[in-house]
Order: sequence, then C-alpha cells, then structure tokens
Amino acid sequence: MIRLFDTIHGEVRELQLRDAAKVSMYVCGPTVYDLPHLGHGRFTLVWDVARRWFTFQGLDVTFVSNITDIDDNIINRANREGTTEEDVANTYENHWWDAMRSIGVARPNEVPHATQYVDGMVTLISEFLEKDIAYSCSDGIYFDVSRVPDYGLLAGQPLDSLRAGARIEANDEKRSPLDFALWKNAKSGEPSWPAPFGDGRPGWHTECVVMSLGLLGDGFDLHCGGFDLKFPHHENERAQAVASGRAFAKHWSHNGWVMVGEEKMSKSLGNFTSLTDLLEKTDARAYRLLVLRSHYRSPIEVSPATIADAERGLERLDSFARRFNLPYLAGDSLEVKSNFTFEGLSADLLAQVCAQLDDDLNTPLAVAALFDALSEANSLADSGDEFSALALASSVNALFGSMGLSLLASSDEVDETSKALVSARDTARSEKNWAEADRLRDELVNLGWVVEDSPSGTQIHK
RNA sequence: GGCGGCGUGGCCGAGCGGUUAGGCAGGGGCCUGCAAAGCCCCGUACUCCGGUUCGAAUCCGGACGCCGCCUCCA
Repeated sequence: MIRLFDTIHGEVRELQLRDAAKVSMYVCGPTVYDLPHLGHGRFTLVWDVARRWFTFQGLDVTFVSNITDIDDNIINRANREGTTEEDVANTYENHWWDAMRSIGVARPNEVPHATQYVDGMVTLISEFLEKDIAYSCSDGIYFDVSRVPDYGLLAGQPLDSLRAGARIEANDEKRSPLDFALWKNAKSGEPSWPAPFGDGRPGWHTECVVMSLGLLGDGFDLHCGGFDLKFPHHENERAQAVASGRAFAKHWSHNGWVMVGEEKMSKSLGNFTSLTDLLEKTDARAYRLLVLRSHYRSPIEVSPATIADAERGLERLDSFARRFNLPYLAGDSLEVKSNFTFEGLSADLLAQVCAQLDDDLNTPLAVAALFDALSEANSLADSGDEFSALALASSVNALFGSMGLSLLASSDEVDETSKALVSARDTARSEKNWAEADRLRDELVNLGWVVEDSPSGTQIHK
C-alpha cells in the first residue's frame, strides 16, 4: 500500500489506483525557452524517484510529462534572437534531455508536446463556448471560473477569498480577475493555429488537461508538480476537466521548491542556477543524494556547501562499492530498470525501506536505514564474515538503485605505467622497504590516484 | 488582507507523546609500517512563554522570526 500526501485533502492518504497493478502519473514538464535550472532538477528527481519506486514495487507505471513548446517566453526569445519559436523550443528541449540524462532521470513513457495537441484544445474550447463556460474578449477566449462550484480546492481557498486577493489587472473585459486565458488571439509575427472562434494559440493551462486526459484517460491516478503550480495552473487544469464533465486526477502531489539563500529560487527573482552549470562541476549523483536526504515536500537549500556535503557522502558510498566490488546499477540510462528482484535482498532492510518509502516517500529515513546497513556490512566484513557482508552490501546497492542512485565502484582504466607502480609498491612493501613504498605512493598520487592499501595489496582509484 | 508551511545539536536534515534518526564536519580509540579506507565511542539539540499529560521537539494557546501561494514560475 502506497501512501502519499494529497494536496486537496491536505493529508497523507492511500494512493487509490484506477487499476490495481498500474500507476498512471502526469508530471507537468518544462516550458523550453531557457536552460533547465536547479528547480527543474529537483522536481524531475523527486518524481523520477517516485516512479522508480512504484516500478520497483512491481507496478506498471505510465509516466507522462509534457514539453510546453509554445508560450510567451518562447516567442519573446525568438524575437529577441531573430530566430523562430520552433528553433528556440528545439534548442532548449535538447538541453533539457541532455540534463535529464546527466542526472539519471528516466525518460517519460510519453512526452506530449503542446503544439501537437492544439486540435484537442480547440475542440475543448469550442465546447466551453457553447456552454457559456468560456467567453470571448478582444484578446482571446477566457474561462469563467464561477462555473466551477468548487474552484479553489487546490489553492485551499474558496473563490471569494481568492477574488479578494487577486491583483488588479488592465483587462477589464474579464468577468472576474480570476478568469484565465484558454486561447490567445493571433498577433502578427506570432505563430498561430486555426480555430472556429478565431486563429490563435493555446493558453498554458489548457495544454496540460488535454494532454493528460488524452494520454492517461479519465480518472488517472496521480498528478504531480512543484508546489507553485498548485495555483493557478493545476487549479485551472482541474477546473477545465470538471467543467467538461470528465474525471480528472484522483490524487495530487506537490514537491517543495529549491531555496537559494533564504529565498525561493524563481524566475521572477532571477536567482536561478542552471542545472547545466551545476553538472559541469559536480557529480550529478550528489544532487540526487541531496534530494533523497530531505523530504520531497520540504524546501531544500542547494548551495556549494550542501552540494559538497552530499559529494562527501557519495564518496563514502563509492568507497563502499569499491570494497565489495558492487555492480553499477541504475545508471545514466533513460530506462527505468524494473528487473530488480526481491530475491536475495536482506528481508529486514527491504522491509524497512519499503515501509519508509511507502509512507509518503520518506526517502530521508530510507537513506538513513541504508547508511546503517552500510556500516553493518562493513562491520561484518571487518569481522571476517565476507559472505553475510556481501549479501548485505548487495542489498544496499540494490535499494539505492531502486531510488535511482547508483554506487560507483570504479570507472577508471588503470594505465600500464600506474600498474607497474602499483606492483613495484607491493614488492617494496613485502620487503618492508617503507621509504621506497612511500615514494611510489607519492608518484601514484601525483598521477592523480587515490591510493589505499587492502589485504590484497595496493588499490588505486581516481 | 486571505490561505498554507517552517523555526531541531557546528552545518545539512528526519521525527507525529515515552526508546540511537542519518549524513557531513570535529574529538578520542582500534586496525595499519605510515597514510587512506573501515570499525567503536563522544556532542546529548529541538525559537520563546504558558497549558494539557505521570511524561512534549512531538498535542493546545499565545509571542517572535522566516518562507511560500494569492501574477509568469517546477
């Protein structure tokens, strides 16, 4: 039984699956007009972990995440750079997938692009116009939120109080300041699509409803995204589904944001760091470990200090992998490995991790249990019980792998020169020629190796 | 103004009424020719003020501080 915090009910509750053996989940993806930033990294990591965990549990997961490839920001950038919207979208979508590959986020089963679903959006908007749920203004078609009785469910506030807080805007044609654009009328120099109610392009909120329902069907299981998407984006998606009489997501889950200093990292504050920058100087697995070590609903601070902290934790894990020569598991592949088996895993450890991850994806506790098991495996090995130690170590490796974190024993080819130095040093040590042994170690260190002694002789790694 | 969240040891970060979170850093010890890795031990924390309780970091009330959403944002 998987339990997750549900935004609408404001509590952790059991994930009720439409089909007992399957999970259908939709995660709002990026608008591709700039490099992916740390916030994108966090939400993709969080939901990647959830997906991998569901898969590990034997559930058949359909994971859909969109690409918004038409939007004001894309148009602005294209104009600024004298290129086309398509070019901008393609360029940044490529950057997106590069970054996803780097942080080991598995590719969704489906990646709908907004521009491919315009027909469906036009149909939906026509339906709303006929029912007077939508109305026309001079700049586009708007959705009348008063037609949805429980509007405000995700915001956690009733319509009236939302209206009271709404900012004054220039468009006084709207029936309510909360009404949102379903369709923006064509302007010269902007891409547009034909529609019976006037050529134009879709509004952001319309895209996701059409794509999620289109690919996952009515009453799909889980809709996820960052906290800041609750309102208005998710509220408005839901409003449209409700207004069209269709059952929407049964469960809503939102991840916490990334903090920079004391503030949320956001576009309006301009304080975002690109994932690309981070990955240039950091082992991507450190970011995953950092994400796993805090709860997905809490804000996390991503700074050079917290990243460095995670990197040192990772060194310990890799050192563990080296000691037991553990295989590299989940990896950078965009496939979700579902071929882990429970067979051979330490039953105690498995039970602990299951209990923790099934309870609102409590990765910090799962990670703590794995670090405990790591110490235990080391102790067993120190005491000479290699067999038990290796079994436990393999379990630790598999369970980190189930969360998409791969321990890395070694990736370094040892060149002939270094091999000779290692062997010379072992000879010197066997002759108790410490001065020579130390000199050879220094030489290896100068070549960039970390040198460690083991019962079987000198071991080196980068 | 409305709504939501947070305040934990040097740092990060769990915790949902009583029992060791965990990581990183630091100190001591074991092991080791030395170093590294590993193992063991150690800090004994919970913003403040009241209250409930045999017992509160954990529940209730209040104060202070911080953050977010209500506008594009993951």
